Amino acid sequence: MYFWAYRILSTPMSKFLKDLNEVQQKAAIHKEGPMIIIAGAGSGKTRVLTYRIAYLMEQGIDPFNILALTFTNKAAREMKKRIASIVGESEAKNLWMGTFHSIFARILRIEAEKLGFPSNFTIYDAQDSQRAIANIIKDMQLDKDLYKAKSVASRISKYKNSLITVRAYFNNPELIEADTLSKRPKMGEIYKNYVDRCFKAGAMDFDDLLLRTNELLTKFPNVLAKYQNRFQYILVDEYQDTNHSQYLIVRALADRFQNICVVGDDSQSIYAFRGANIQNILNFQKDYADVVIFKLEQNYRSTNNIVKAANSVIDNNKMKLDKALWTENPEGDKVEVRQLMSDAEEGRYISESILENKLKNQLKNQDFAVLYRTNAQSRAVEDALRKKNIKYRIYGGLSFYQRKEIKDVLAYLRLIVNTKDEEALRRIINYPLRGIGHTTLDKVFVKANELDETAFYVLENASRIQNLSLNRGTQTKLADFAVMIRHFQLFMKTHNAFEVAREVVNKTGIIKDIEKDATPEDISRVENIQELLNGLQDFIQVQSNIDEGDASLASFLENVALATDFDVQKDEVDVVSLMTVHMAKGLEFPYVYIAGLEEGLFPSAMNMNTREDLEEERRLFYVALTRAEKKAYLLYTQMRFRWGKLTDGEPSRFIEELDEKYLDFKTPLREKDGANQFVDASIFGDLPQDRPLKTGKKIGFTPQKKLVVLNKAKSKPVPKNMVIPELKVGDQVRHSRFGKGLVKSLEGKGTDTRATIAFDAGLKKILLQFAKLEKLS
DNA sequence: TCATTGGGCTTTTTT
DNA sequence: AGCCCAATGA
Repeated sequence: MYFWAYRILSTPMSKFLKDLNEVQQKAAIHKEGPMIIIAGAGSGKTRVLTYRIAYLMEQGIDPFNILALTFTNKAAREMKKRIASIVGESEAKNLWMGTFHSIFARILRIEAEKLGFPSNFTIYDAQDSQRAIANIIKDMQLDKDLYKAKSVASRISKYKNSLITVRAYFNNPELIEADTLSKRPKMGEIYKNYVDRCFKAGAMDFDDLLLRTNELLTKFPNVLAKYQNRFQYILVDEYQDTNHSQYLIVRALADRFQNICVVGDDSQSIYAFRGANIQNILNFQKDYADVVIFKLEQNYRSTNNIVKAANSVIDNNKMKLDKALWTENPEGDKVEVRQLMSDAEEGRYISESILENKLKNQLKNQDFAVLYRTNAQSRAVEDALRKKNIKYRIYGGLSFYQRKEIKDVLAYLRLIVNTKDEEALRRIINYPLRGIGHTTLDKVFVKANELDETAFYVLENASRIQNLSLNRGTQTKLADFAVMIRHFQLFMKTHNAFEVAREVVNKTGIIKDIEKDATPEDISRVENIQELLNGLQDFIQVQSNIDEGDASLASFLENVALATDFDVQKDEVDVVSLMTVHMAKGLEFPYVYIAGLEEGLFPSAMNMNTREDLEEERRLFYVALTRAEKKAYLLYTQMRFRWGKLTDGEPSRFIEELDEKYLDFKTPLREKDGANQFVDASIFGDLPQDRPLKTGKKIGFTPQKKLVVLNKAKSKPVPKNMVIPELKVGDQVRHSRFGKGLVKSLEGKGTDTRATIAFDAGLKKILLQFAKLEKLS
C-alpha cells in the first residue's frame, strides 16, 4: 500500500487524488485482486470509480483491457467524460464502458453466428416480447385471463435472469410443479415456443442479451478465453442491482485475472422486480478468497438532518451490510412532512412551495425535483406546475422511443434490416391501412410455420404457394408490401441510414395517415417523427467522428433499443425534474419533494406482502430521501384519484418509521384556499399559512398518534367561507374539463356530496368538494 | 373479410 | 382517463 501511495505522489494524478478522503484514496489506488467498495448514498462513489480508472490507465494499463459496467448509458458517458478530462480524450475513448446490455450486445453481434443468430439480430423490447407471448398464448388457445401475457412475460424473464433455460426448466420438477400448482401447467411450453420464435425471428430480448452471453461463454471456451484476456480489469457499478445472469458473466470474465472491483450500496438495491439479486453484493466476500473491503461512509451530499432521517428509516431493514452513514455537513432544515387534501392540492402545494423557495433563496428550477412511486402520479404535479408557469421536464414514463409513431417508423427500419423480425412485421403490415387483416395474417403465419419459412417469404411468394387460400387481390397486397420493403433494402445499398428512414417516412404514407385528422396531438406526432430523423442524422454524424464508429441502420436500431430514458436530451436546461424514484437513483437535487407517501402507493400495494418486498420498498424510500441536498418534503394526501376514482389514503408507514427528531410536521392546509374552489388560488399569490399542530406536542408522542391527529383534521367541518355549490337534481353546471352537464343525482352530504352528472363526455360521478364546478342559472 | 366502434380492463418500478 | 380487444356492421 505504501508503495502505491508513493507512486501516486509522483504522478500528475496526485493533484486529483487530493480531492479524495483517505478511504476513497485507498480504494482508488488499490490495484490488484478482488475488491468491493461499499458506498453509501452521496459518498462520492462515482468520483472514486473515475479516479480509479484514470489511475489504472496512468499506471500503464491499456484502456482496451479495462471493462467498466454501469447501470445506465448516461452514467457511462459521464464517467467517460470525466476520465477523459484527466487522461485525455484519445485514451479514454478506448475504454469498454457501458451498460451490461449494450456491452454484451456489442460482443454478441461479433459472435452471433456461433449461436446461430444473424449478426444483425433484432433486439426485442419489452413490448415486443409481450406481444410475441400474447400471440403464442392465442395460438395455443389458452385462457388469456389465466395466462396473462404480462405476467407470463415476467415469469419467463425471471427464468432467463436466473439462467433457467427451457431445457433446465423441463429438467426441474419443482418449477414445473410450482407452475402447475398456480394453474399454469403450460408455462414451460409457452416458454419453449417463445424462445423458438425469437430464434426464428433473429431476435433477442433484453434478457437474452445476458443469457446468450452466458451461453456463449460457457459453450465456447476459446471465446471465453479471448474476453478473459481482453478484460484484465473489470469494474462493476451499482453491483447491488445485478441479477444472477449478470453475476455469472462477471464471474466468468474475471476468473482469470481476478481484478474485479465492484461498487454498490445494498441499501439502494431497488430492482428485485427485474431479477436483481441483493445477495450478489451481500455475498461478494464469499465469492473471492482475498477480498479487500472499502467502506465509504461519509456523505458529502445532504444535511445532517436528511442523513440521519434516512438512517433512521433504513434501520428498520434486517437484511443489510454493516455500515453507518454520517456527514460533516450542517444540520440544515428538518424534513418537512405535510398532508394535503388531494393529489391536485399536493401538486399545487409543490408548485407554490417551489415558487416560494425560488424567491426566498434565489434558486432556479433545476434545483428542484419531484419524485413519486408511479408514473401515473406525474399528471397532477404537471398540471399544477403548468398553471404557475414553472418549466418542468418529465423523465421516463413514455419515453420518446416508446411512442407509437416512433415505434411504427422503427418497425419499418427493423424489418428492412432483418426481414425475419416477426414483431416488426406484425406491427406495420397493416399500418398505414392497406387492407391486410387478421384473417389474412393468420393464414400467412400458419403457412410460414408449415413451410418452416419466415412470414416475409410467404408474403413475397403469396401467388406461388400451394394451398394458401387467399384471393388474387389479397395476394397482390401482400406482394406489394414485400416489394416495398425490398425497395427500401435496395435503397439502403446506395443511401445512408438517415436517407433510408426519410424514404420510409415518405413512401409508406405514415405522415399522411397521421395528418389526416389534424388534431394538435397529431401535429406533435409528426414533429416527433421529424425529431427521430434529426436524431438519426446526429447519430450518423457522431459515428463518423469515432474511429470504429458504425453509422449503419442496424447500429442505430441497437442504440435505440438499449437507450435509457435519459439518453434523449432536450435543450431546455433550467427545469424542475419530475420522475419516479427509480429513475432518480444516482441523481441529487438541492430540494426534493416526495409525493404520494401513502400506504398502498408508497409502499406499493403490489409489493408489501412479504418482508423482502417491504424492505425493498423501504430501500426505495431511502433512495428517494437521500437524493436531497438541502431540504426534503414528504407529502401525502387524504384522497387521490386512482383508476379515475377517488380513493382514501392513509399515511405511509415510512413516515412513522422516521425518527421524529428530524421531522417538521405541518398541518394540512385548508382554511384559506377552501374558498377558492372556483378561482385559481394562484391569483392570491400567497401560500397557505403553516401552523404547528395544536395537539401534537413536539416530542414524546408516537408518530402513530400524530398521524391520527392529522387524519382527524380532514373530517373537521368545512369552513364557512368555503363555497360548495348547492346543487339539486336537474341543475345545469359547467365543469372546467367536461364542459356543460346536467345533474342526474346526488348522494352524501357536506364535503362528501357526490353528484352524478351527465356531460357530453358521458356520465361522471364527481365529489363536489374538489370539482371545479360552476352552477349555471 | 376488414374496419370501426364501444366496452372492458388497467397501473409498480425498467435494462 | 387511456389502451386493447371483441363484437358488429359494411
